[in-house]
Amino acid sequence: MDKLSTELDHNADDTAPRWQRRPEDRPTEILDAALLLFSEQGFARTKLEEVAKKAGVSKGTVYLYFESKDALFQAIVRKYVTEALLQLREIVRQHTGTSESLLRHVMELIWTSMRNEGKARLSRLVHSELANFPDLARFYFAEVVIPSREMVSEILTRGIQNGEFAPVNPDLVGRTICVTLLQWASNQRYLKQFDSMHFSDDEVFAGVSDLLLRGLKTGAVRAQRD
Amino acid sequence: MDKLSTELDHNADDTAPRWQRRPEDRPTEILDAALLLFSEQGFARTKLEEVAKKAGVSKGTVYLYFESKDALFQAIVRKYVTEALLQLREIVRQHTGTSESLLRHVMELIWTSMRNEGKARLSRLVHSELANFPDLARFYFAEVVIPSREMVSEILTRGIQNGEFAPVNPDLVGRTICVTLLQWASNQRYLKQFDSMHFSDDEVFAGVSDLLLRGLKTGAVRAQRD
DNA sequence: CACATTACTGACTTGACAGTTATTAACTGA
DNA sequence: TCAGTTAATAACTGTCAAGTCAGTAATGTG
Repeated sequence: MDKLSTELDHNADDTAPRWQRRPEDRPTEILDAALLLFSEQGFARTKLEEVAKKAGVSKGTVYLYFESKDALFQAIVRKYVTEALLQLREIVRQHTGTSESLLRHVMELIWTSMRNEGKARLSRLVHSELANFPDLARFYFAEVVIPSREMVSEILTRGIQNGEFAPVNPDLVGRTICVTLLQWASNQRYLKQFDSMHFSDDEVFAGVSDLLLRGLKTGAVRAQRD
Repeated sequence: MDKLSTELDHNADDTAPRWQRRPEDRPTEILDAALLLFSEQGFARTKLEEVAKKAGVSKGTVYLYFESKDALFQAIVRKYVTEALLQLREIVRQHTGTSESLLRHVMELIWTSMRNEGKARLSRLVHSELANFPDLARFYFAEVVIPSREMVSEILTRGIQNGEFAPVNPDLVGRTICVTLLQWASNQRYLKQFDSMHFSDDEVFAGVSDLLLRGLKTGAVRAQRD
């Protein structure tokens, strides 16, 4: 009665091990569980015992793979964030076409990648906790923020040189574009519940990207269309 | 040797009270201290004993004026945020002129008010902790986000009607404007230290407001300039 | 089947900190 | 000046969660 097995193997008494040794899989499972809980409840309010439970291990096991709660958090960011960025980089490398179409494409990629619940959560989590983890903040800037901005800056610079875009400051505008998209993405996921006014994801992206691109494009090019 | 007085009255043994009763001033002093510490260290990592010390009282006194640590945090937001918003409202009410100049004026106001260290800290703090305080989030949206957006929306709507602005979605763009400014303001104060690339406050404001206004203004008006 | 190895457990220790309370000292005013 | 009132203190309690460790069960090896 008091013996509860979680899964299907619940009456194979003889050859059923009480647990399995899977040192390869544990780290990933723990990281996934931690990301979910941290992003739902915040870092400080999440107990390691909960993380362990969700990952299907005991608390001690968590400490077998991660030095401390802080280290666990840093590992999450290192893993998932850089992963997302690499993906983006690859696609930019392959693209050919006008600066506007490339920029629009990159914006779409950022946006659609943020429709992934997990990534949106992570982005929000990181920005919330950044102030509490100076080491992490340094890493995050060096490995994520600056490379992203440079990527977008480069597109902008090319567009400015060939006259497609107005002569804005590419670094500043690059960062503005990234931040605006990320911010809206996390709003759409988390703050919806408190806001009486809902926009669909498509509406938001169309509105924001139009506003930004209209601001960027030169009068010359826009005159062509009219 | 071991008797330390904090202030000037440090050898007036006879008529020097060990403390004063100042029930009028305590709440404000405690709120100020708490805002400073919360925004420096985050809510969870700040101890009430530190807050008390910084406010020049004992921990017990804090509980004389605030029910709990959570209540203290909510009181901070209720006080400072609504205060800032009222100020903004008044100025909009008085303005006359084109929609563009009014919008630019409002953007300037948001921006300059965020150059105030305390307000920038508060803004960052609120957005970080919002997920952990559903009650507060509801309040913040009802009393701050929605009214702000409505204020800006109204300006945009007028500008669209009289042909100054392109027919964007005013609510969506209104929120985008607010969020972009706030986000940049808090970047300028807190994330500077991690970023190799610095922009001056003026540069940022000029760049961002130009980008947004260029995006808003109709081709017709811009064509006039060329 | 021994026997060594190591992944894993869960009860325990420890420290920290939110919140309480018994007590004291400052003020008030008759 | 001496009650009565209340602002303020500081030592205390209870709880909760991070981190530890001695032991146990799974697995690999000869």
